[in-house]
Amino acid sequence: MAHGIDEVARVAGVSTATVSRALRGLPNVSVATRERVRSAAAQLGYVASPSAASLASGRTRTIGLLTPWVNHWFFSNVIEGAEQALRAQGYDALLHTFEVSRKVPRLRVDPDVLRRRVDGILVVGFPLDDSEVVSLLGLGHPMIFIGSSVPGQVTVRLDDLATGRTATQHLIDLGHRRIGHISGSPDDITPFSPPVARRRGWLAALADAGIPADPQLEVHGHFDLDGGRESMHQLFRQCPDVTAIFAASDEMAMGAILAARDLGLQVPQDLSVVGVDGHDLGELVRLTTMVQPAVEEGAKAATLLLELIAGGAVPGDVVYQTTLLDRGSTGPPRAAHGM
Amino acid sequence: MAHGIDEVARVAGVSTATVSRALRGLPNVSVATRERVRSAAAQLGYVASPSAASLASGRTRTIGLLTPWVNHWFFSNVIEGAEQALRAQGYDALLHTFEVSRKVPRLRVDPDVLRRRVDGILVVGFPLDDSEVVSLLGLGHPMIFIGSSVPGQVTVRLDDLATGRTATQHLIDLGHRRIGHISGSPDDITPFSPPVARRRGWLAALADAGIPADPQLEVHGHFDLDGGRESMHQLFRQCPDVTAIFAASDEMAMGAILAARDLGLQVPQDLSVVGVDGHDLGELVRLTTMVQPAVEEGAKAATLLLELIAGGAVPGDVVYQTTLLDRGSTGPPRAAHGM
DNA sequence: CTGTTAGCGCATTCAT
DNA sequence: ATGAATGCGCTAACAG
Repeated sequence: MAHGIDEVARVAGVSTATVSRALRGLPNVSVATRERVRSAAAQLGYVASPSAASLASGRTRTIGLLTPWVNHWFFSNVIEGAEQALRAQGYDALLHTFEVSRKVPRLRVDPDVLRRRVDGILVVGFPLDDSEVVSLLGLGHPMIFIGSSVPGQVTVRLDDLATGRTATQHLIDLGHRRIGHISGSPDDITPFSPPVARRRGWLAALADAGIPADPQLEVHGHFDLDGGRESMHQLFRQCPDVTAIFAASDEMAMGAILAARDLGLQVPQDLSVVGVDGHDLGELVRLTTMVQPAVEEGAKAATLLLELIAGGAVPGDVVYQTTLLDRGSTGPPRAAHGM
Repeated sequence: MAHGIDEVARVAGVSTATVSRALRGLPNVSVATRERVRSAAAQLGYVASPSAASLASGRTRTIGLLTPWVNHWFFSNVIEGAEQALRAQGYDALLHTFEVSRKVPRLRVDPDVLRRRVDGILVVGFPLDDSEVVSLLGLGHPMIFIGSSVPGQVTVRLDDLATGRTATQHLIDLGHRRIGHISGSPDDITPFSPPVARRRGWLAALADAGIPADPQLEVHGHFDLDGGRESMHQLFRQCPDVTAIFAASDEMAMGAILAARDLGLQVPQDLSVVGVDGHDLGELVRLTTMVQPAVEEGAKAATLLLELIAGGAVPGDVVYQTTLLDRGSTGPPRAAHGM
């Protein structure tokens, strides 16, 4: 069952070179020959050894998926989309998570683990610092960033500024003026990461509406449920008069809702909450959110990467717009009820 | 920067064989030599080509992760645990999802995509049918199943029977007698899959309590939020007197809670709900659940697989117990309030 | 403990 | 359109 290319060649009555060409769909093989080779291969259950093919060709037909986690909404959905798009083109997805613990600073990404192992790299949702990007580029492979833009690198991402602005504007339109913002930890933030842009959108919307920015209305925490919950509690302590929250992710937004519940407050009567993502489970708390197409982002990035590998021109960034999904966690502030 | 093994050999003043041995930590290399080789390799930035090493050795140091999805709670957590355990041992994780659409029957798993590409296979949470198992075994690699047992194959899984029994007993203890069950679609079910065992646990607990089983109290749907919601609606139609639900997964349980909400019913006053998983977001609806250690299951399975690959004896199945986490979605039935 | 040698199984020239 | 020959970069016997 574990036959080699020469067995196929013998059965088909051709040379190994012809088998190689026929099976890979290269031109300059007669239809008849190709068919004969195909059936011989099928009959023998022959599949080319990826190792041998890689060694000989220098290509691995494998893409490295670099991500901090797979068990978070955005990441798992992007990976889902990317893996399917890659496989549709005959590429393998090599999953590589780098530990991002909340205790210790994360380890630096070590390019060696991907050396000579992949044809390209997809970096999912995590802004690497300059030296890490440089070291990865040193591998000599095309690389695309998803969800976090890196200067000079191809990126597939959201219009985070507009996202923050729209979410905040939605709250302003409802009559809120004390609108808080929950974002990621400062140490997670590079100048080009989504949290920063979403925050700028928040500030921009406030400024446009002539609402003064209050530093006390801004809290940073971990990018998950507990982080959102803790951040919201801190925000309540700092600003008891806060009436609305724009959280940089749905999980944080849901955490904020839990914090409100901890204090016996009603959503949206006592606190309006809007998040970012379009997490399915947001429905549980009627979370209003800015929906992003995470699976499609992953698939799109994978497709672009394969085009780059195939020698295509360097594409421009792909920027997706989010859409507001009002499920009910936002409403007019209590103080504005009489308006 | 892309140096070969012979460059390292030249710089270190040894043969390529010694370089290979030294760098891989094999015995029979003097400390001094090993150190000299190491520094030469470091200086040149040398990392062995995986393709060449695989071709020469027959081993790939790669494990195939076979899973229907990555964007569901159980799967992403198992994968997270497995990938980290694999990487800690220097193994790569090749992610391979096979499309499980709710529209069309899923494609059969094609072993060819993993042929000569991996040293072992982890099948996550999906019971393959006999012929698929046979074809995968034909690849000649060790294989471990996580979350779904397959006769004759090593498995890491839950005690699903006890899980179903304990969850149901919890409801019985609260005074419920009309206890429904929401499970996966019949076509998803093989005789050894978790849904079947959880259902048997449900039936066993009912039988133990002398409560007659009513087929109308059982509904099958898709294993996700919408599936749970639809199933619960159907159950309400079939049995308006149902007071409690044991759902085979947290996502389905949360769907059931949404269905109750759709009808204006209170949880747990009008409907008690218990799920299985320990999904973090269950907190949003105070979901009571049977907690399982998904990350650990993935890591354990990965470790066992590597031991098998290293030539260890075939291990017995690893069976985890779940623990009841009462977050509030269960309580006495209305009719029993006076008890 | 270390060096020599022979492949591993293909893709790819260069012929024809 | 096809074949013959070469080598990708390393591991594994074997020899010493």
